[in-house]
Amino acid sequence: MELSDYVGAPVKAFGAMMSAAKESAHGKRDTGTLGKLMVLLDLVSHADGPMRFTDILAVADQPRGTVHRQLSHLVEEGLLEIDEDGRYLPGLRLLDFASRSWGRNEFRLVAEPHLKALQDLTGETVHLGVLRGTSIIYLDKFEGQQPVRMYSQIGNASPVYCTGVGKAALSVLPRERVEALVAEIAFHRFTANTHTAESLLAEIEEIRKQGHAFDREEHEVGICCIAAPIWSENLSLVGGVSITGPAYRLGMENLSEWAAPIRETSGRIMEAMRIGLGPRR
Amino acid sequence: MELSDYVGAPVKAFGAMMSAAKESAHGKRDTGTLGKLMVLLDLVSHADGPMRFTDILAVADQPRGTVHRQLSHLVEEGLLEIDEDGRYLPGLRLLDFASRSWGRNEFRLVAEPHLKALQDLTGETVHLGVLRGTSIIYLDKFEGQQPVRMYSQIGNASPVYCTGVGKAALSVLPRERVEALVAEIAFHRFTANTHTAESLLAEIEEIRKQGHAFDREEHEVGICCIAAPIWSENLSLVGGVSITGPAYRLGMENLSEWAAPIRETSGRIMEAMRIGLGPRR
DNA sequence: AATTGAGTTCCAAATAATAGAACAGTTGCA
DNA sequence: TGCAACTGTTCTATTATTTGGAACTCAATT
Repeated sequence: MELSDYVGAPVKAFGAMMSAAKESAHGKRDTGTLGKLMVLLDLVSHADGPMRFTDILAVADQPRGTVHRQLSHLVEEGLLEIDEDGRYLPGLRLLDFASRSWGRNEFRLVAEPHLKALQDLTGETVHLGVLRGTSIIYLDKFEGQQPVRMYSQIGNASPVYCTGVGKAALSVLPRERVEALVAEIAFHRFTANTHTAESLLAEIEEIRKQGHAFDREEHEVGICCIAAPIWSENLSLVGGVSITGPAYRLGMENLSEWAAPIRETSGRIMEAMRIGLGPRR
Repeated sequence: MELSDYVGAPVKAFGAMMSAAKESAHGKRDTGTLGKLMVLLDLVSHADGPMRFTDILAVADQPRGTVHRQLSHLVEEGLLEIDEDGRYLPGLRLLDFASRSWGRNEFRLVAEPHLKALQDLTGETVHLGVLRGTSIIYLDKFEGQQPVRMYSQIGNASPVYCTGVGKAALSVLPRERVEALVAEIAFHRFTANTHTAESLLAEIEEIRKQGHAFDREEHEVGICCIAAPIWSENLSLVGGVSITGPAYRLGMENLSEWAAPIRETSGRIMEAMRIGLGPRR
């Protein structure tokens, strides 16, 4: 299990995250000092506000002096920052790293025109996401109206089990790999419709047959989506594209109408990948 | 000197960066193991393409075994990724960290409506940037046309000496602090108009009197801008807002017309900060 | 078959991180 | 005011990780 698998889990679930990480059957990550620092960076950047030293210390499960030095190093490198009240925040240097990661991501570049086309066709919000560990990371987003907020969502990591893209992505993986991933997940009930391990595995089977997945307000109340998977031949890249919208307008019936277009889009993106990325260079 | 000061320097200048870091009169950063790992992360994410192990090894100035383990750790944590050809790329986990850093940045949130208003008024592209070390990190961007590319630019770190926002920001710092910063910069000649240490210091004096700064194609040929500084009382936050455009349309004469509006905007943002961020909470 | 190049693994020695306590500065409260 | 609790910082012997260098594997070339 990798730490990144936790990315996007709600702050509330920290205890569970931490203990699960320790008890993981896959054994502890062996990233030495870096791993310990990343736990702190994760903690602070996923909190929903600035954290005081004591708050961090309380969940860090390490001696005071140690936590203090670790935080100092992170701050000195610009990965964290301290506000006027001495509280810790994610640092802006992270933005620079990320903009470069995003700017030259080939998958995103290849998919871009097809996402735009799908947005034009449907008028609804279109997302592109990729599977990383047990999370979906959103790589791009095209909205109908004026740019309500650029950046919003993009980069966010969401749990695989309660997003359309996530479930679509799982559906193209071999069954044993899905089961291995599901075993790593700490399920958290976001809404009344959020999956459990069992119901998720059952739905994956359905999606395998259908070729597309739905999100029936499983992550956020009032938000639905339909998604289709995207995968490379050797499964080194697994992700998906989705059409998202408010439940009052995009109910299941309406969403189903987009099944054909969204699957065409995912097909075109996969075709473009085979050309663009090539089998070998 | 902090490593983040180098963010945004061109890849070509690596040798200079590395040696300058070592020889820095301010002494070495003391971030232990983390610092060494960040050098590699910086290296890979600022390269203009995927890097092979050997390429990294060549510039890393460390033994093979060491570099190999360091890269492995970074990959295992998701900060770097390896493509099918075994080359190293910035990892997508960085996106998640960044989106959270960006999403709750107070400065950006406070400035947003005023940037939008300036964009509406001028029809030109508006940027918001903040000073970090000897770089300007762009926090937000509003474009005239349809969202040509969201995310683009946002997060990018550019050298302080060849951007309008950078020079505007420097102009509000006390003279000795400017000189200290300038002493740390490894100047790189991007265009024929790019500043040297001397010409930069001279222009800062001008900007101090004027209250606004220009970029006369100093970073990129064909791109000009006018910028006004934004600063908090205790200078814990120093940045600026700019109007950017192509030189053929936005020459110096045309840019000068925006001097009043852009200074009004920066003024309004500073006012909003005093209310929003408050003197104390 | 021999050579070069790229990447990986190993282990004693060097170095950095750790744990724990002591210290200092603030705040709250009687 | 004085005392206690809280918050953050600093110090040092001990411990664990990182380091550096070499040896090793695997492919591609000659």
